Amino acid sequence: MDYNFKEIEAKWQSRWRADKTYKVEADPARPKFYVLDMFPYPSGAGLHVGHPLGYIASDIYSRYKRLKGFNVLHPMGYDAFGLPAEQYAIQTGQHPAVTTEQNIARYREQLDKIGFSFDWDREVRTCDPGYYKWTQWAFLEMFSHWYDRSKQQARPIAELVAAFEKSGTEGVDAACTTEMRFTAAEWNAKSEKEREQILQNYRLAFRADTMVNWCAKLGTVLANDEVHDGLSVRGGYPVEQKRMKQWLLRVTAYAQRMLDGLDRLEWSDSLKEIQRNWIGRSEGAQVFFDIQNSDRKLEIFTTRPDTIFGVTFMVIAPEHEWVGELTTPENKAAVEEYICQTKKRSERDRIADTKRVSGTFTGSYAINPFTKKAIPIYISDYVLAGYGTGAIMAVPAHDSRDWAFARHFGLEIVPVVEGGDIEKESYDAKSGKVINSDFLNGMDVKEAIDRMFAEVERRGLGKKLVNYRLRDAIFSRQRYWGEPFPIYYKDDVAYPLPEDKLPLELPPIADFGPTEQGEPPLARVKGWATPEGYPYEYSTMPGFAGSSAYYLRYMDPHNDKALVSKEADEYWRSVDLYVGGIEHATGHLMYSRFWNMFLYDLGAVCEEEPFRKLVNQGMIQGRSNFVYRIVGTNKFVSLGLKDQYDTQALYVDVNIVKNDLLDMDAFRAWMPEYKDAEFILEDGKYVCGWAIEKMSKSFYNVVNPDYIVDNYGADTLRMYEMFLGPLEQSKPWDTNGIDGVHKFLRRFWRLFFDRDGQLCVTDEKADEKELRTLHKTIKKVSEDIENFSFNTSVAAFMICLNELGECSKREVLEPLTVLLAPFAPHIAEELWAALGHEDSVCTAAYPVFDEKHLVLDAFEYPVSVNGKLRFKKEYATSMTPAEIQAAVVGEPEAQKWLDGKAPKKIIVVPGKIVNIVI
RNA sequence: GCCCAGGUGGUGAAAUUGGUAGACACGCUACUUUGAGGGGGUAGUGAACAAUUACGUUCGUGCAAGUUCGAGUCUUGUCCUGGGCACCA
Repeated sequence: MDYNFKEIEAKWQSRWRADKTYKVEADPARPKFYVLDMFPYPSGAGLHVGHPLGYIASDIYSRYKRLKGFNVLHPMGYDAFGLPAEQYAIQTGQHPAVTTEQNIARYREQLDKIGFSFDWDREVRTCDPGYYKWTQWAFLEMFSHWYDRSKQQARPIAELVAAFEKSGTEGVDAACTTEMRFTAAEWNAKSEKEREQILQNYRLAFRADTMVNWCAKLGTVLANDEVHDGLSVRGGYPVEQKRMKQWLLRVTAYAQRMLDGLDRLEWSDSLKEIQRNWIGRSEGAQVFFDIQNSDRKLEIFTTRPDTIFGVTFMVIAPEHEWVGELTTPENKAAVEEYICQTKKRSERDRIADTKRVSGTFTGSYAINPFTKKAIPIYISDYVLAGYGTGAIMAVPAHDSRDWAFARHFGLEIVPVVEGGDIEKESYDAKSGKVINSDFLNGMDVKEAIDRMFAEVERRGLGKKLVNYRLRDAIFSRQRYWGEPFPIYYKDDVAYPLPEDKLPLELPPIADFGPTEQGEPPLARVKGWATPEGYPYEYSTMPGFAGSSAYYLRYMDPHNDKALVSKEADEYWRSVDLYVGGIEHATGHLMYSRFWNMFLYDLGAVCEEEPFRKLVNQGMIQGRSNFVYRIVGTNKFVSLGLKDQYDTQALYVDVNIVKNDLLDMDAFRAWMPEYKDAEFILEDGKYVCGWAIEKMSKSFYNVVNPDYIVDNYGADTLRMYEMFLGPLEQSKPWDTNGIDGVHKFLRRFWRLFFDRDGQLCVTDEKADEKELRTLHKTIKKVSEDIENFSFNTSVAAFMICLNELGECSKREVLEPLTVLLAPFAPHIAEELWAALGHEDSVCTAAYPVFDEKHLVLDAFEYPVSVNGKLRFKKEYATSMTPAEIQAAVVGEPEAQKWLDGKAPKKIIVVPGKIVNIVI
């Protein structure tokens, strides 16, 4: 009986399902461990070999933790709402609910074949009403809360209303869209509609008229993380800036907490760095500049207050709200013309030619508060409306953009820091001695900055301030396939649906396009309104809404009273290990942290951070193969000979190429046009060229895991994906090499069964060498799993087998089978049963990881002379360094080098090396 | 421009964190076994020079310096590759 992986894998997979082997329940008597994968978006293309990489790693870790006695929560589900399903629906007319259902079925089939230990009883789908009820619930909670900056906590909106009624904005330190100031009397005099408009300035989920990313092609607005280089991440369509009334989440309120929280997380440095950059904290000063002939003061933000003496002009964004007011009649035409031009330029153009200098003078002047000189105010699109105050003080001597602007418009350039040559370029470095700056003269830049902070505050010109690059998340999408907002409108005022009306279910629809008036698809639905006839919101929520708290729902997936019960939350707490791609760094991983912090403020969850440890698996790229056709013929030349002919490289399906050698019969059968192909061979073989590219159908380099499972088995696939290289690293898939892993499993099998298929395991005592190999392997493999170094643990298994040779002793094979189970669970189950066990090896209480490791009694020391290896000698591990020193000098090999002289020094590193210095 | 990660054989990669560089695997070469195979086994495989006396010598982890008895690992500079941010004031 040979290793029949097909039969074995089918058998154990069905048994696991029937026995619910991986079902898990909260059990306060046992320690918990929560291992989570980023749940997939079920696309129509199905899984390729790269998708399961992270799932395999987390599955090995889960199984390992289970064997160590932990109660492991390891769930899986689907991120099922979103754009691609809807785009597909528009093209084909099929309802996204139908295609999503089909795709999920296919995903499940593919996942099941790989033998994961998911508890499928806990599956969640973001498009299930029972699930998105809690997405809507969380939104309503955000709607009815504001952020108290002094308490650093979300608070009920009723508290804020009470404060306004009592004393207006006095004493209120709230996160808001724009700073407001009013008295209790003013508040109390306002109408309900006016009050609601003010409250929108404070709610954590709010509706505002702001600049948004509008993607015409997708027909919807997008959040900042969904836009890259002026193009939509999904689809790559142009995105423009547009002022629209949209729903937003006030994630900026949590900027500082999200930044601080990073220090406590076990995430990779690069991931933390991406989030830090995205939050973009910068410390600086807010300064008010007087405007000539006006009571107004122009507010700016600067990180270089030390350069104020060098401010020779000011610039405001074209969208700045005072543009009209600051523009003098004689400049009105030019300014309007400029604003008009700016509007025409797309976001992408604006990014593309950042070197182009443009702008125009408003006609107004501000007063430099330190030099008291009048300085002109310009408008230019190099100043962004969305960052800081949308206005800057320009220091042409020490900022390259200001310098270019000043040169272009012939403005004065006054150096205030020594160093550099301002005739050629600005001197931007934050170091040097301050000059031309009155009381700052002679100071170092850093010193001058601190002095200026104090001076600005003392003179009442402004104060020290922290600014963030992070923006509030645009939360509405003008699309159909998403969660409906539990919001209705009365006189254009948004009202929340009462909680007992949730979920507000997505109505069926036949036409997924926008209406003729450009309204979202839900506007087509007759009666999309409350029973009283008040219309519901037509937009739906974005993709990240449903994925922001799914990890909580897995803890208690069937609860219809709460997102998660207190007991379940307090037992499972948060995710101990999260495995997924780094592409979610500025999206999902930001939103989840925000969402979780908000729920934490509410008291709905007991941990502030959702993902304690996070591992980013690398991307699996494709490895494309090429054949070389002689131009104008149907003859194909092998790689080594192609330069002798005029050839054209053509993609060939990687599945008919093995070790870069083409299966010529398969090639002729592959496509009709190659039916009569002729080959010019090297040594009787056709060698293909190759390249590393994205895995994609158009490159014919997609490898389907089903194909690998059919030909080699799931256990081989699992181990080979791990063997491919370090988990975090991106690497190309290369089926060459899979034989090595497959061969290992067959060899292991053969230690249990002889040629006739008879079990040949003996009860003979293992010798010391065998035990040493076994214990070394157990130690190495468990350490490697803890460190997520799965490639080296697979290698450790192979080394173990090489060392064991023909050893078929139960004493050795039994623990090895358990050790192998996390990696290759199917074969391990089969062998475990063959050894006479009735329980499942996946849940076996076999103390393999508690084995005492044999202590080596002697160590072979490499002995080097002056750092160069000269000979090797064995010394007992019990010897002290001094004893080894004495012994090594006495060795004849050492005497040969010493030549009768005494050594200068002997360095002994116990268990490692001896070095004689002459 | 700023920030982060990484450069090791023909290939994927190891290296106990300063201690025998290239484990393990693929590929390749030779031999062997089988009626045959994507079969089993054995040996060799970083480079150069040696090799009937030698199981040997030298070089070698992108490049250039430095610290050290000893550097893939630490320090400085530099060059590439990948990623993030970017008229962010």
